[in-house]
Amino acid sequence: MTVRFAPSPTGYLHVGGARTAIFNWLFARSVGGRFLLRIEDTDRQRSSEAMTREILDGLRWLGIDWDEEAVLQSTRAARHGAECLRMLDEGHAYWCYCSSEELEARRDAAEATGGAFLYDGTCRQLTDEQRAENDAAGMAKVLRFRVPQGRTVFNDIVHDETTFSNEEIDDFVLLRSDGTPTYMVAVVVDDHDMGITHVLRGDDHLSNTPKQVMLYHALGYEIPQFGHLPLILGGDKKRLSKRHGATSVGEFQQKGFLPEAMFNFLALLGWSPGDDREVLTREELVEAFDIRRVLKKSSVFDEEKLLWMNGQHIRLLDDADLLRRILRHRPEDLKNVPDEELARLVPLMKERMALLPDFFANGMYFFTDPEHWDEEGLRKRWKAGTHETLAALLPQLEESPFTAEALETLIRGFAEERGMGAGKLIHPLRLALTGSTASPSLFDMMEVLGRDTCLRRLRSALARIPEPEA
RNA sequence: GGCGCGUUCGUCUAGCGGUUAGGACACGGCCCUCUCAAGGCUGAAACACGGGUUCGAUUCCCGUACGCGCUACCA
Repeated sequence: MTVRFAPSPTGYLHVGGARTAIFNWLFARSVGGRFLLRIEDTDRQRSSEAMTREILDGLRWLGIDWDEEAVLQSTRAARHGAECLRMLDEGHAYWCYCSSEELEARRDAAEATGGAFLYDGTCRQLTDEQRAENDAAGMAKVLRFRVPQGRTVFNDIVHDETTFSNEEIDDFVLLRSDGTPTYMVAVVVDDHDMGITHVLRGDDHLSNTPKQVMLYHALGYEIPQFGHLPLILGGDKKRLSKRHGATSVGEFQQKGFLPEAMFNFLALLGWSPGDDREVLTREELVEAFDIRRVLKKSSVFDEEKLLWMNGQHIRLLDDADLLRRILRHRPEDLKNVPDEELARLVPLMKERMALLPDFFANGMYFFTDPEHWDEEGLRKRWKAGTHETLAALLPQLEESPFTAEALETLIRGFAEERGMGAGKLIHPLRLALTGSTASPSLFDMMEVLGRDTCLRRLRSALARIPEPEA
């Protein structure tokens, strides 16, 4: 069993392509088959090596590996040309001298009257003499496939048996006037030569498939199993594109998504294991994957759910691993904070992150003393006696061991002595130390911050926060 | 226009002739609680429509509507 992913390097790896790659990869890995890569770079104008590199990087980031060196389709043009000529020899193809301008005009005219234009096969009956004359006159020519009569039927893993009437299909071009092969021949010849047994690709290729099936017949190749995967759409049900926001895998990487989450999320678009599991590791996905459970229905890409799933996978990581990933998103101004110090924050922030950069964005108070204090919070939590209470607590903080446990005992005890609820102490303290009303557990945080920082911040807060009116 | 494909909560989905139509995200409530998260419980929320077939249709068949794809000397 051999499958392939065949992107064309005319753009970044987008989520639709990534999902196709994931399904192919999962299929191969779940049944012990091979997963190959082919770069369809035959459109030389729009393709670039930089894009090829981007795509490969994106796949590697997702944890998708391939079993042989990637095939560059452009290196195989001679082979494609040879197979085209074989079809010519065997009567499956013919030279066509109709000019593209003329054809285009006729197509436009047909469309204007609401009809469809199919190439009418004018050049099908050309005699050898006529062809020789045309060639002698230096006329441009393309090689066209001679579409046979009848119907073309193929079995699709996702859609089951699918039938097309050949009358709907015109004699499509095999070789362009510059002698280069078109996509249609290139895929068929390459898939055959690479030993591809299952072609899993986007739904948008379903209408191309009868043409390819005819080529398989003409070339005498064995026909692979096809499987057309549903498309991924944006929130407006239109095909996912730039205006829907991030669509390239690289953008999600930059935003701080985990490849595990991206992989998991994409695997669940158009497929599900059939039970209620949703957060799955790569291994669990390989284990659970079943190509027969792929849906026909296209699905909408919901970044909200991806975000949730990212949080789930963050919590699945062990602290050291999570730290490694966080470090890659460290902002420039925090370059000097030692890794060991960041490591102490990981357990406190882990439950509070959806994206990797949240670690820094939501925890700035770990690194810098607050300059101002949340006003709403002050109004709610900073009461008339707060200054005095905290000032009385200060000397005790100087004495106490600075562990979360000791601090909790101290602070709760202090509150009890004074006959006040612990919250009356905890909330203003949090505000004083962080400037914010939201943070991890006060005591854990104080331990990590350390005595010096806590005392300095508390003194500063007492000095600068105005005493409220009584 | 033609051809093809599709249609279960707003979204991702389970379902494969008889179910109180299940789960998840998002949203609301409650619990937990030092806040924020996380977690637990809970609420609201769906079978596009019309015909068949059948004792019985979300499920099978046919239409209609809507959506998407293809209709290139792009891939």
